[in-house]
Amino acid sequence: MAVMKKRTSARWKVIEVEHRKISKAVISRLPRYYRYLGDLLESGVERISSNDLSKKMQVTASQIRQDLNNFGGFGQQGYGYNVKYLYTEIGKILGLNKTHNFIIIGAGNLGQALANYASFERSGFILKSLFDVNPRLEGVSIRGIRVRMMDELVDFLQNNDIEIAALTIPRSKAVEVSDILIANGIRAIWNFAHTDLTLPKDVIVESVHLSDSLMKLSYNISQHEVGHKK
Amino acid sequence: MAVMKKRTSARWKVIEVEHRKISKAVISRLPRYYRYLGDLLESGVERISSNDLSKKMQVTASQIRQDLNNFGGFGQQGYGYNVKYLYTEIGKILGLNKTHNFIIIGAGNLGQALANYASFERSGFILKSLFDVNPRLEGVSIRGIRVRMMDELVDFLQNNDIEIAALTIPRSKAVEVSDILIANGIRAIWNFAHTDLTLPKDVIVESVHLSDSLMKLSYNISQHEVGHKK
DNA sequence: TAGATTGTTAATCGATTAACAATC
DNA sequence: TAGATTGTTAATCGATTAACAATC
Repeated sequence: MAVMKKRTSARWKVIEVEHRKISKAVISRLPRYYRYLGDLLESGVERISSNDLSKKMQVTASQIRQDLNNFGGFGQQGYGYNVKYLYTEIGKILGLNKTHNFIIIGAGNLGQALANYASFERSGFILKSLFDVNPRLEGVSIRGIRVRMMDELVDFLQNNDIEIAALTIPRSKAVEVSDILIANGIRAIWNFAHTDLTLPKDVIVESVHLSDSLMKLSYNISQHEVGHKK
Repeated sequence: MAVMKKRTSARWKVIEVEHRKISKAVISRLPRYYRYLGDLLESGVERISSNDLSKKMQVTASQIRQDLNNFGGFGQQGYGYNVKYLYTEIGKILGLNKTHNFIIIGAGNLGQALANYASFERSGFILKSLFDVNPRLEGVSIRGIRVRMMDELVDFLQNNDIEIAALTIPRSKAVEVSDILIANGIRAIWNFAHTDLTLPKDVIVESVHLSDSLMKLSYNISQHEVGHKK
């Protein structure tokens, strides 16, 4: 009964809170919470306090409680958080309780690498097709999913319910292709092209700039050298 | 003459400033500045004001000036910034004026995709070898670079000057392998494994968590739906 | 009930933006 | 010189941490 009461009140809070804008900083921490909770769940841990979790994750307990309370009261005073419940709730917040159909544009090395990541499927991301301009890839399949030619793209989009497109193509083609995608109903782009996409504000873009990441690594190496010379 | 004076004073500032801790937020914006300046350079633009750059990049001019002044005065009152000079200087800050030898651990799809990114080479990142446990990959070459077996790793590290290791292996092996890498002189890890690595503080870790990125995308889709229902 | 731990308010810290004097 | 634009200080905004009353 205590748990039901808790859940009900949590749900109420979520509804009340929906208008408030959650900061990007908070959102970017959610997948990490989700990962740690998944690990705890797997090791059979039933409940955890913000304090214990904070030690594992190397963040403050305060931050954990503040972050979670953006979405509702998932814990219980004197008890902590039920791992399974919190895991499920964060999953819902992240939209992992629904399936999302996606396609990959660019079936080169990176596109194929993403296509082979079967673990995305476990989170509800279903790959429906890959597309490429290279005729050599025509008819090739990855995990049973066909690579199609780019001239089939528009037709495919119009006949399938695809939400997300991963863009693993050279930057020179990125703008042109993303325009086609959006004109044909794609609502979110996972952008691996080395460029910024400025798209209508109702289209979601999440970019992974690998070279930016490598440059940050490089910066830190240089800084470290400077530190040592002192 | 004016430029020389400027450069001298900039250098002096950089030296003076080296102790100050630059925030992660600033560092993560540097590769983006570098990218935009590279584009400007290519299109033959010689100088740019913080204001014009701010419009292109959709950030405030104030932020640009603040960010750059963490590292020294690269601009000139009444003139703006010399594109080529600023590009070069940011390159230096990011450590791109030096070469960095690296290896890839895990020659699966993602490892091979990274190996094929020839553009890393242009920024000074030189791939020296890939490693894998899969005997099928023994002797395979990517862009002329050999895949070696994991049992050759220690020997290879001891006989080559390798700074960075990209980790494109399953999370279950990540901790074990990173321990070996660090014991044999690797100073920086570009981590694609779906786990956090807690390593000695003199080892640099830069993680790319693809599934975290996809979850953020998913969150934003859900939010967008909520918004529409209103 | 007493102890534990949350949810939440208040305090602090840091990052961003605004403003403007310095100066090219 | 006058106009433009930086470098930098001050003001604002937002995010993190601390503290503690509420409550399980």
